[in-house]
Amino acid sequence: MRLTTKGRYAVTAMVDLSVNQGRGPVTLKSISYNQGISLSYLEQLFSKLRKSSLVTGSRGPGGGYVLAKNVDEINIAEIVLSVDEVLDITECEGKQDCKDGQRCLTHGLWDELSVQLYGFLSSVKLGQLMRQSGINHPGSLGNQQFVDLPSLGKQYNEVN
Amino acid sequence: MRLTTKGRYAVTAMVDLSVNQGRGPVTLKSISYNQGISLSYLEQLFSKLRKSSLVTGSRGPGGGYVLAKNVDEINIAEIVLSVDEVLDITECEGKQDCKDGQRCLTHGLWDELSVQLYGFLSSVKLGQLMRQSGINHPGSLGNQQFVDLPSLGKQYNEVN
DNA sequence: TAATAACCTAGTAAAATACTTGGTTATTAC
DNA sequence: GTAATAACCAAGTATTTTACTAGGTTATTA
Repeated sequence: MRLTTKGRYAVTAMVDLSVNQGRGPVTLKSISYNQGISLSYLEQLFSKLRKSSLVTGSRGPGGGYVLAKNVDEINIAEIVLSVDEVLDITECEGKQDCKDGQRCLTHGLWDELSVQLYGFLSSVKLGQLMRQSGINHPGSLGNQQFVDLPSLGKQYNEVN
Repeated sequence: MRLTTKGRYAVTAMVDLSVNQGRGPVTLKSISYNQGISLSYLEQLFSKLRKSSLVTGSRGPGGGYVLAKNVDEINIAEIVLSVDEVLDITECEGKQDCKDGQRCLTHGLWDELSVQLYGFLSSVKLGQLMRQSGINHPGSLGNQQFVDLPSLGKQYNEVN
């Protein structure tokens, strides 16, 4: 289980998506503008999210992405694992037979920590994060539109 | 809160240290050999761990590192935060005044997740990880010596 | 005094991250 | 049909981080 800024980008984009999909499919262009993430990088992330069956895309005008599942059926762990590569732990099993040595001790312990971490992150649902702050999602939105301040990285072009 | 292989190296080394410090200070050379981490990389990691007051070093023959605190007073979060740089979240405050927009929404939510994650990792003590498997630490060690199988990275020279 | 081992600095190779460019395909509106 | 849209795709690059190498110095012990 790895947790870097890449996973944060993915989670951030997914929260944006879940907040805005009430108005229909959300374009990556708008997420790019809202969250300050490059469009092409988002495409790469959503390619993985799509292959993980977390989102579904529709092409053409009016197209974009929607969540493939309910916001409460998507947890943070599967978002992070979807975009992060598998962690490169060199397992002893197969190659070596370290049954009770120092090696497998710490290996197993990190795995245990990793399992616990996964358990924690999988207990947090996308819906929770979305609802945490009661603003800007369907129901409490009102007539507020997108806010135009850069945040994560560079500033990208406004969505027309 | 970031969690990469670097943090895993640090946690692994700290577990190794806590397991073996019953015999006196533990040299980085032995940790390097045991865990397959380069000596100089360990030096860099322990430089940070020392500045975070998690370990204390002693020079010369018979020297090495010991934990600066009890194994149950050191948690995983402080080990990870000690070696990982501060996470590069571009905060809105200061530069901009996004009070209730999309930006700060997701920012705050990630921060919230980060806080929860920190809470979880700080609840896991080094002593727990050490005791998880009852082998190879003072009390249950017997006459078992270091196991000589590579695990994490390359193989390094044996400790004489 | 020699061996040891922490402690320190600078540089580098490899990998991961974030982005750029330049496409194609499917869908919708006109 | 045609143009606009937006997903979808591939290849390459700049930047950053990771992990390591090399070559020291300083303090401590035998």
